[in-house]
Amino acid sequence: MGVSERKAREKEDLRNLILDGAMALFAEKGVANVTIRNIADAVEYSIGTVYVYFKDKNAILHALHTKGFSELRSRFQVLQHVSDPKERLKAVGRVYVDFALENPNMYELMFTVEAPLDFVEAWSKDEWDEGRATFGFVRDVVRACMEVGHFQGHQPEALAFLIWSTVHGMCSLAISRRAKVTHLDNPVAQAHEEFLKIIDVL
Amino acid sequence: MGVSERKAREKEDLRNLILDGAMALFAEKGVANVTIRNIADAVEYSIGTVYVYFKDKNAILHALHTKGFSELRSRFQVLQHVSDPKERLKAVGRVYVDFALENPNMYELMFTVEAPLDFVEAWSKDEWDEGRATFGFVRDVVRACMEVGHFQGHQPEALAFLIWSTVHGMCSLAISRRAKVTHLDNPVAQAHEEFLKIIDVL
DNA sequence: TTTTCTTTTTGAACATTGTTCAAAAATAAG
DNA sequence: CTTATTTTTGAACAATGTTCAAAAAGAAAA
Repeated sequence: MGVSERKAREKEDLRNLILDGAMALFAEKGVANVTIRNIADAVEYSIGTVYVYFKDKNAILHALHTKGFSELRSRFQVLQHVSDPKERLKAVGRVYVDFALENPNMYELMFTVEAPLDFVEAWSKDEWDEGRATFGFVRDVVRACMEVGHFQGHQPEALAFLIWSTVHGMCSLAISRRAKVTHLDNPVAQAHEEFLKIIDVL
Repeated sequence: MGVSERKAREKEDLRNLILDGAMALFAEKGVANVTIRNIADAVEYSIGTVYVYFKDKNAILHALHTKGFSELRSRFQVLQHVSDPKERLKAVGRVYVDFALENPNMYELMFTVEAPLDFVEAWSKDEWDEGRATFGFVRDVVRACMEVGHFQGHQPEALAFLIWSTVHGMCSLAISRRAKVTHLDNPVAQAHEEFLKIIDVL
């Protein structure tokens, strides 16, 4: 009786259909401007069905959030083959910025959306491996840099967080439109250049 | 007939009462979790009255937003008397971080809340002097540093934005709870130390 | 004071949101 | 074909931002 397996597959399919629809809508209109009804319409199912597959709106956000981190991590993974640690660090920065600016709404969901309590609890547990692994990548690259003599006098974990903060800060201010107060044509690109200069001399 | 003046004063008073009530509620429960009805209850007026004094919820956010920038700018102003440019820059950073961590909800409103269109338009116009002046302060300090020979080979405007990004990034990740993925006891404080080390050698 | 006019305040009412749940429709098993 | 199970539905609820005609309060005029 392959029936139950087929059903399980169909269930998984619909779940993904809803998720993809939600993702497309988020990317188009921003996380805050998408309603459950929008999502239901997009996938041509009723509101109720959405609630069968996801406990509530947060569950959808959570699922997409996790997907986003998978994507980012897999982009990082590709950089493993960059052998020089400092070059690898720079590449990580570039990939990070590109990801953020290509997917501003996803980025916002991942790094700034006010975390509902469920989220926060998930982080404390091991459920947020995805996020931890992503930062872990940065930490490892920084460590590797230090092993070949860079960043002397610095504390690796704190420096890794500082570097993350720097790159995140640029993206965050650009996405939230606050970077407009500068007189720069392309704030992120230009600040990124300054960033690379500094990394180079450390 | 001082009647109209008294009335104008009373009107101003009620406006501020609403604003203060809203600010207190935001600080307590976060921007997203405060309703107009909450605010009306807090000041013991009806919903309708709130709408007489503010066009909509955004107008309240906008007013508080501006207030926040005034506060931050006035904290910066005090630092004018720090004569050494680099020390002044470091002081600006400290003040910025302190402000952010002391008033996380206000900080969020100022730097991350998805800007309703009215906001964005206001920025383009001269209405957002407050915000511009605040960044202007950072720009000026960076320029002053360069005039005495620091930060050679850097572009002042871009570097100023980079520095802002760095400090903002730490605060933003801390406030949004994302900094928890690090293994640091006090991510912001520890990253801030690394930041100062770097500033020192540039 | 009493009457008229103006200003301020009110809260019922509307549209839209997230969410629930009993019932209908579709599918599978007997 | 009948019964049982699973899936889907959309009406209904509470809470939100917002509007607006009407009530209440206050000022001016008589």
